[in-house]
Amino acid sequence: MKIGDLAAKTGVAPRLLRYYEEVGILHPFRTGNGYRTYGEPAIDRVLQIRELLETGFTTEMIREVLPCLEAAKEETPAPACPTVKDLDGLRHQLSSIERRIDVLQRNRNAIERYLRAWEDALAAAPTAADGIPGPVAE
Amino acid sequence: MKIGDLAAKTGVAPRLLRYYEEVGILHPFRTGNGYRTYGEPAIDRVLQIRELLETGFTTEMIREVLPCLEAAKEETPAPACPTVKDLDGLRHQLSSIERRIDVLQRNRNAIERYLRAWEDALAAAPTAADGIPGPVAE
DNA sequence: CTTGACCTTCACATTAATGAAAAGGTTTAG
DNA sequence: CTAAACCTTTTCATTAATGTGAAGGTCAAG
Repeated sequence: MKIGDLAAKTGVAPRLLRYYEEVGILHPFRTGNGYRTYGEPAIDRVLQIRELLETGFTTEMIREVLPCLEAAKEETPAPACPTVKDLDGLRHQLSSIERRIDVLQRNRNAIERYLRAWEDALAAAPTAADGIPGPVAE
Repeated sequence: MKIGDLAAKTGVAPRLLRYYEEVGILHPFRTGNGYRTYGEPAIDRVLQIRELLETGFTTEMIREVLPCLEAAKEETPAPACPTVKDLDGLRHQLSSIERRIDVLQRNRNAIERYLRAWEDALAAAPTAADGIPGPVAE
């Protein structure tokens, strides 16, 4: 699969696919003439990269966790041997992810409460709506 | 409270506090001589800004959700009146946050599985550890 | 051969964050 | 009161990360 095909199948611009290679999170083969070629798994990989980036991961974090995320999908115990240091890095990533889940859940709950309160209020009296909390000094 | 005090209490550099004002997520008062002054709530606000930024929010998203996050903390139903358009924006933020929670939970689970598998394997045979999955072309 | 896809390379845009200069306000010791 | 030390102000510039655009050249299919 050439870069244009992968771009079409993932919705990610060729230019960006080259960038992902540059930062070491995507590793295409090369044909004799220098063209990048990608296998089928690259499609899922690119989609997962997008997902992780949109969720706030950096390319560096992705470079660290992506191999293990893909290994974790297989039914075989693990196709590759991480170092003790690698495992420590993963444990660190894990707790960072858990902290972020906490933050997101807390804020999701707050926004839900706020929305629910206003939806109820507007349903009761659909005449009172104007201006957001507004710039109040702190 | 002057900017240096707030910086000391939050661990966020004065320079960065001015930046947060510039991008519209922090709104200090001004004293006669032009100095910024902050109230006590600014401490929590800054800490929450840091938390949200580290979790992947942009300053633009924060500008949109922060007023409602603070409103949601009060016991009174809601101190300010959002527009229908504001509520739509919040609903959009909400689903975006939920998507991100999903992504994080999926990846947390995958990393946990991977870690557990290797911790078990290493506990059983502490002799086999070397090299992470390694760069394999895709 | 012309067309379109690919290659590399350089440059640019945006966001979050920081550095530094230059000028002025505030505080405290003498 | 003065002077030194310190804090704030604005402004211009810069860094790192993610992402794009475009020029100039190569490759391959019609």
